[in-house]
Amino acid sequence: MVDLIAMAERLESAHSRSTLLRSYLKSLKEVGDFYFAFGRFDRSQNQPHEIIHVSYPDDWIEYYTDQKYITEDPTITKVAQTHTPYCWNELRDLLPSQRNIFSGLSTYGVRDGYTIPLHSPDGMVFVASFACRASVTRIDRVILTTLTTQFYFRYQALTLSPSPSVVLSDREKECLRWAARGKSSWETGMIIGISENTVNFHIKNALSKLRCSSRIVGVVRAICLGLIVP
Amino acid sequence: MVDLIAMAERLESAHSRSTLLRSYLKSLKEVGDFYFAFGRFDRSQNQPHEIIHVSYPDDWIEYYTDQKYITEDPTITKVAQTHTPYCWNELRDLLPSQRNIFSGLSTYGVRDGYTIPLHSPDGMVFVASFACRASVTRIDRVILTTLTTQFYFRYQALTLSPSPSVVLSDREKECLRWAARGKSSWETGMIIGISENTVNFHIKNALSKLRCSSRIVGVVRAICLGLIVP
DNA sequence: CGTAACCCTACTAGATCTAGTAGCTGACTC
DNA sequence: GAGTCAGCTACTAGATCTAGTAGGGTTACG
Repeated sequence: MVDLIAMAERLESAHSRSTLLRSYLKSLKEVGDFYFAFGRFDRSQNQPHEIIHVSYPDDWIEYYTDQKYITEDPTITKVAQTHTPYCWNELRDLLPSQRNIFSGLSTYGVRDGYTIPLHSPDGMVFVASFACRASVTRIDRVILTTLTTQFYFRYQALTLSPSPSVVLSDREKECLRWAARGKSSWETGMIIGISENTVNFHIKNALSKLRCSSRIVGVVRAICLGLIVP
Repeated sequence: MVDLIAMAERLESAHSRSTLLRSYLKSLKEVGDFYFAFGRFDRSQNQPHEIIHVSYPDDWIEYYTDQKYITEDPTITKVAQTHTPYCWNELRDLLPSQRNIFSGLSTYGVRDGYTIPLHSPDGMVFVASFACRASVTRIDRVILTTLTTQFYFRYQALTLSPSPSVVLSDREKECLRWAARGKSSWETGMIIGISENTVNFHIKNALSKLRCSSRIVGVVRAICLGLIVP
């Protein structure tokens, strides 16, 4: 029987990302025999922002990369739609190319899998997937969920810069707020008493701080970050 | 010693929100002696969307409500900025009115607290706060985090998505989704294989269904309604 | 006392969006 | 079979946004 509390405590007290990762891998090894992979994704792009660890066999990784499976893999492409952990056999409406991924994995003895998506408020998703030779049991799910959320929280805490990542000036927030309410630059200028051009300038700067070049994305991101209110 | 795995399994297998809540409350009682409160919030509004449970003394709840502390309470106002669980004594830069909340609580013997924020991709945040007569220990943190994330995932899975009052066609959602990700009409047209003009037409119709005339407002509204995902 | 960093103001040209119009298809009803 | 409705396709003209440039004001620092 694994000592879940002790494992979780070890994760909770890790003081660097490398010791955290080592503790996590060690705990997973004690829990059972899986292949696994985890990384962070940009929810709006379905592209890996950061691959943290992969334990699949080398030839499978090579094949997966060759086949460009990363653009098909339902555990990745459906990341924005998944709010809670799920077993792979619950997946529905798969394309033939997506079934190929799982049948390819079955040659390695993989019968089932479990994926845990953890959403951050800044639009990133941490995704951990575990491939399993047997069915995923309830105990597996509980233990993996506990260890993974504990890892995620600690990883976030160790990754985040202590200061807020994006700071908008008052004018920038004001202009973005009116844009989010559907006002044009000219209207916003009338409302707050500056020229349309200046409104455009502030919005442009806000967008560059938010690392995007469209008002729509900027407004969505600012709302997600709690910088403005719809 | 509490049996964390058994508790988490009980939460994981709950098949209704009421049994889930009962299991959660029962487990919390076994873990220790806290006051606690949890609910769901709209990240962009700092207002409670749904209060799920509150176990504070009645006179404190009444006082809290009278004082309109909900608009000051840092565990709520800072919800969009908090990505990970934290102890209340880690809070910095509190306003005098915010300190009053904690000094008010101390008359009930509360010395410390622990807050766990869990972000959903649709802009909601589940927040659970535990007020504690002693310092919050590492074991407390680990157990509360495990039970609360397990509760959260199960609660999410059991909460049906509300039926949308606005219905968008597939093309309309598709075009709006790409717009929300910052694509221009021309780019969207290339991606889904129709002309820029047609993309504009679909977005126009989506906007009229959403009763607005700006893409920005339309995207924000569609996200708030859960019609598309940020 | 420079100077560097930031915020605010403003302008222009070219890209993009908004609003109005119109034809085609398939599903449904009378 | 005619009529209606909803959804998809497409176009144009005028409004709006994006990206690049420019200068003044304030604050902090060595």
